[in-house]
Amino acid sequence: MAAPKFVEIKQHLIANIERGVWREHAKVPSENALAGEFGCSRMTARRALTELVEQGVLVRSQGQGTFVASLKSQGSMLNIRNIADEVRDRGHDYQVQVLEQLRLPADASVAIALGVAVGAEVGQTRLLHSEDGQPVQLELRFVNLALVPDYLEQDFYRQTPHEYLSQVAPLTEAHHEVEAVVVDAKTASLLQIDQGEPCLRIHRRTWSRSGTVSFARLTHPGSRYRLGGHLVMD
Amino acid sequence: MAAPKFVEIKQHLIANIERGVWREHAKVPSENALAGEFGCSRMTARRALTELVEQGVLVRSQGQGTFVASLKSQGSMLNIRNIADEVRDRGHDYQVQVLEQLRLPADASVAIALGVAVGAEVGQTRLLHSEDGQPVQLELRFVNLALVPDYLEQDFYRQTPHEYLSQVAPLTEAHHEVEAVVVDAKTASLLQIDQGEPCLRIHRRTWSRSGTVSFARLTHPGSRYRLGGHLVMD
DNA sequence: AATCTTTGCTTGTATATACAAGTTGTCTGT
DNA sequence: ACAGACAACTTGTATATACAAGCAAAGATT
Repeated sequence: MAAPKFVEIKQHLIANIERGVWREHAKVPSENALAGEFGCSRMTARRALTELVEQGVLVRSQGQGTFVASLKSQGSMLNIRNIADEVRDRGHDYQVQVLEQLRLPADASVAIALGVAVGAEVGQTRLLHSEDGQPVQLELRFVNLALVPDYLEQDFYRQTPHEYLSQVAPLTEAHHEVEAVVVDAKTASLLQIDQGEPCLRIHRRTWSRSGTVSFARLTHPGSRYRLGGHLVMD
Repeated sequence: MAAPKFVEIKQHLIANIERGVWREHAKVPSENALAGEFGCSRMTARRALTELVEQGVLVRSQGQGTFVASLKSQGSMLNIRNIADEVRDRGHDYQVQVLEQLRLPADASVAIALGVAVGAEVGQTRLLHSEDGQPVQLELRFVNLALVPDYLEQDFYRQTPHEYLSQVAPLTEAHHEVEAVVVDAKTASLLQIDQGEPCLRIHRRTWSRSGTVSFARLTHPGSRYRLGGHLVMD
């Protein structure tokens, strides 16, 4: 099934930027020009541009035009990385415990997060990821089984949910939020921390072409984990 | 001059959420209902809702409706944003207290962070940023006075350090790390939180063409602030 | 040569309309 | 009581059109 027209336009623009057709501060075609080129309305072209402005890829000014912004994302915080790869890239040993792997009907909050109906069956997995024997992440994840019907059949001792999902429903989009929390006693025990110890909690929603695939809640002990990112303007 | 209609609608919705008319996960009026209520087109109402979704205030699902997301403040991880602009974009009032603004020789950790010699003079500023009267960020910043000699002459009640630095030493690069911490009693008091409450701490180093300009340590109450980001892959 | 006006382009805001797709509730038939 | 169909509601995508506001270039005037 074809992507919406505004998504095609976005992808075209991003491709041109990444290929170096337009460099930093270059002017991109106007709304009218893109409408002509793609055979669509100016409002549809405008939506593509507007979303790229929201994402920091473009900047625009009334009367002047639309230009390539200079900021590029780099670094692990800014990309969706596989926790196993992160740990191994640090030269450490990665271990995982699969705590839970089951099918259940979505409650209201899961349904909203995944964009499915309340009661729709979703896959729920809970994994404890460790680095050199010490827990660094408790991963609670809900997956849309309509899009990934074999999710629960996987052996997550052999590959992480992220690895599997990257194969069967490659990411096109992710949204995440990071907050500082104090966790409940059970979570503290799993992570092998004192209960008052602060944790980083990352809520991450990911999409593939077919829709919202996964909603994950990742909890990291504050003492053992930090997120990093490096932005370069070129 | 009146604000655009879509902005009025946004402000109305935000006001209702803040007043507690709608709590977390409450359903908000549909596009059609808002169009009727505000005497505008569905597309105008839709724009207001869409922007609030982009800002993380609302979440929506086709066929189900639009719901209130978490009420916590959000910062962007993908862009280096000015805290004053973040607060104002949420439709809130921004306040600042300048707690400290002085010149001092760099100790070892500051020297390393800024890439200057130990003992080199740096500018140190400490500001408390608030949103609608509530502290959301304690900013401790060290600035390389060799690159920004007039930094300490600025009035940071009138413009934030970020605004000033953007003018005189535009960013070319930034590195930041996010962690969850428990702060000391003094910081807890400044942020108006209990001492055991977790905080997000962002360490941010920024460069301009001439070198390392600034090192900032930003502390946010976990209960009032979260970072968000949206990535698109192709 | 300088200045002003006009024109053409751009983005910004807005409305009306249409159809697609998803969800939920109601009604009917078994 | 249950299942299926249908209606009504929702959000999602799209087009056409119109006017506002900002900017820059070209042309006219001094």
